[in-house]
Amino acid sequence: MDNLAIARVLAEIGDLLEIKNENSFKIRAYRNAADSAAHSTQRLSDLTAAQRLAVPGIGKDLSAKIGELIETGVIAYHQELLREFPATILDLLHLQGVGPKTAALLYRELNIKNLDELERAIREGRLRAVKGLGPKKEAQILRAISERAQLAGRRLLAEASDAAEAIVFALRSDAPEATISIVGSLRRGCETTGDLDILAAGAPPSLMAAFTGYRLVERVLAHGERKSSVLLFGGLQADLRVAPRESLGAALQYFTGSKAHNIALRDRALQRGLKLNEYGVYRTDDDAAVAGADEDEIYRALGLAPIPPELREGRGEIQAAERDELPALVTRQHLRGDLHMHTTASDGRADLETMAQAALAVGHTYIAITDHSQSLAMANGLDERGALEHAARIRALNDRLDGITLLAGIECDIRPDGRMDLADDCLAALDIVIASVHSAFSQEPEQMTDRLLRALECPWVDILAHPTGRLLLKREGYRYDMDRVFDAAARYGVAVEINSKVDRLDLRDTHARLAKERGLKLVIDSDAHSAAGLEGLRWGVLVARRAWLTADDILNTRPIEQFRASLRRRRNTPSHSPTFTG
DNA sequence: GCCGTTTTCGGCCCGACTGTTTTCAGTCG
Repeated sequence: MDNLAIARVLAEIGDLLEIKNENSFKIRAYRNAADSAAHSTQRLSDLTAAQRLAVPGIGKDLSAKIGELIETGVIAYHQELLREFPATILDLLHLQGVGPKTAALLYRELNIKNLDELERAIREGRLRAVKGLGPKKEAQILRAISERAQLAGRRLLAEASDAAEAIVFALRSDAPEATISIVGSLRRGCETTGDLDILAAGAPPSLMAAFTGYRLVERVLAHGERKSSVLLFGGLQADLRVAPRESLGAALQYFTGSKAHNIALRDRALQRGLKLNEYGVYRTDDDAAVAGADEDEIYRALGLAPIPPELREGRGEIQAAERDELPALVTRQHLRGDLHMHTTASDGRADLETMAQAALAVGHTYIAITDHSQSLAMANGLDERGALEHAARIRALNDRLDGITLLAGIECDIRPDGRMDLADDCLAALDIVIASVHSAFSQEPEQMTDRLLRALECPWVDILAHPTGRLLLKREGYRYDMDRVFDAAARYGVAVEINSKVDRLDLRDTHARLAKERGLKLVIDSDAHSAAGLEGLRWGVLVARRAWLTADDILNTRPIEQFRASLRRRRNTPSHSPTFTG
């Protein structure tokens, strides 16, 4: 049983308890544990009951319940709750305007158990007969039901960022004197997002109307002086908060989140005789303001080093800030090269020279050209001869270009049995080899683990590319024993990739952090299939930052000679490199 | 249900907006 499956059950218990109107802190405990399970880099099913206690948010009781789930497949307590409330009632909670109280009320008063029954009850006029519900609520719920599919979708970070930046741009023209910022999960660099959060400080009252009247607004969900919510065409929700200028820092902090981070921070404030809200830090005894305008000052007022937004996930950042041990996170400016890109030689849209010139233009001092290998027929993959001819062209161009070094590489498929898709002597004759899985994604975990371990044994594999193969919002990654594979990669000196393509971001943050803990080095690559694709590194950098990585953890922050020396082929065979004779 | 550098008991974050009200509960972030 994987962590996500465990997290789902715990979260569902939380939802059911909420409908049951249980103690809110108990509900939070289940949700915290669910979140903790979902983000843990350890497989909970591999841990003993005692080891599970070390996982934050899991105590004696939940450790036992998780153990029960792993061993029997169910938690009796969960089953009991499901006897009180049908599981389908939880669908009601996802409707805008329906929370646990309303869901319970609907079930109790009208025996409504699912969306269909709810819709029918409204159409038959039965809802407004319930005390506390009225015609407005009916209309709101009906709309929510019809838009449910549309609203359910989360969006990729890049898409949501574009939409948010367009809104900020429009608002700035309406209120040039205001400070307008993107906050929320976008500012933290989360890989997908459900809504856009925007903060304006020092803005005139007219800004709210400009926001609700923005050209892409389909419907206004809420409209107040300080807070408004809108639904954009296409289904994204956007929220605008307006804060006094003297509260800019506190508002930035508050609306950036995450929720877990903020709760911990406010708890810390209380322990120090302070109160933290979106307006500032105040002394509890006399309400005197201690900080507010500057975000860094909020953290300092609480005895903490300022914490970068990407780390604010409640994963140890507050303890690290307290000890002044926050990592100096890698930045886009640290990157000197890019080791994964395609040209028209396989499935890229730009030719070799165009890609090289584009790389020069974005400031790279080295790149690797890594077209696909033969198995990927639909991507026009190269066989040995094709790969070597391509390498010759890359080297010829390299001789002509100043200011950038081109490495002749390949993105070599790892075949289902773990063999590499091209012969060893061909791989040896290249400057760099990145290996990746593009087929047979659904192998059993044991088989996939063996496959990857075998691939890593090939001495010419330098980098394991997009190591889980996931596609965000589309496909889960393939499953394997990551600990064993990472340990083998560390032993061989193989680096793992953070692939910056917006629908991959693979490795993800928690896995990249695990890789570092396992002693691995990483690279951040664009996997560009066009000149414009080279710009994508910014997204991979966000992932690396969320993984607590520094420039030292990332090989392509190094100058070219140091970079090449750190590749596995150089580390393991310092004195000679075989040449291809066939 | 979790958690502990004042605690193994008694805490556990906070404010804005809406819709139903007759002074406020529910939802949301």
